[in-house]
Amino acid sequence: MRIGDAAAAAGTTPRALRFYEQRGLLPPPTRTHTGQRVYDVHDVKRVRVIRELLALGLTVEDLRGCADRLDQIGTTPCPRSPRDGVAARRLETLSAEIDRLTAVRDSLAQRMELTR
Amino acid sequence: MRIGDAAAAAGTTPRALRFYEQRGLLPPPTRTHTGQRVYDVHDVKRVRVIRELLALGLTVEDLRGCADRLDQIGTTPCPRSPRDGVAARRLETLSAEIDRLTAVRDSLAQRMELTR
DNA sequence: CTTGCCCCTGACGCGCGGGTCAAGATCTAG
DNA sequence: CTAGATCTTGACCCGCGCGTCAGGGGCAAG
Repeated sequence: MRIGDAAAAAGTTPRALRFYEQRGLLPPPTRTHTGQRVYDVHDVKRVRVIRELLALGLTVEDLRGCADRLDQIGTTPCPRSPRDGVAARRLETLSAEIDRLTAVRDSLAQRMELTR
Repeated sequence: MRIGDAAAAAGTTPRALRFYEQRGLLPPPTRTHTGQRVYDVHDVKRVRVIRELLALGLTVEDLRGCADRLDQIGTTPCPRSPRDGVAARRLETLSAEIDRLTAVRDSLAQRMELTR
């Protein structure tokens, strides 16, 4: 399948696929003799995994660090970088951000109460 | 006082003060005959209020909408736009964002558990 | 053959709150 | 009087995950 269909099958756009390839998240796909990219089901699955991990807040940079393991991840695990857990660090920054936003929300709410 | 001192007194930089002025959050200050901006304590207070509200997640655009009331805000209230509460809307998006991040965190945590 | 959609690469745009550099004028301490 | 800090305006830069042209070629149908 060509890039448009592959992108649609993975729930994204051709532009995103080229972008992932350029950033090293997708291996350079095979090409037709005229230079058009050709993908298979396997690639589409990989893109799905990428999108899922991005939606969890990991960055493209994070994923490039474990690009070689992206296929094995499939349904269950989380990405681990050579020495440490990328996902673990993301979990920490997530918690920190939640705490910060909660504090901000509370102080804003308090301000609003004062005006009543 | 000139811009450098005013900025320091408000806990920010000259660049930020010019930026707020350009975006309509600060009134054009008086100038010396050579064109240098001159601020007083009143202005510094206003900048403090601006910074506080920005830290609460309101945007420069939000504040421009109630620029005329920024001085009266001082210590207690929250900004209200002509028809509706800017702060109230920010409170909603804050809550939504907190919920979203919490969901993301939980699903990431769940993934990590599966790998053990 | 032509129409019309798809694909290619490369480059710029976005939002947002300023940071940073440039080139010059001005202020102030010694 | 001079050096050095501070001021002026204007313009470009940042991150980040793509969107959106621009200018060109491919591909199946009528």
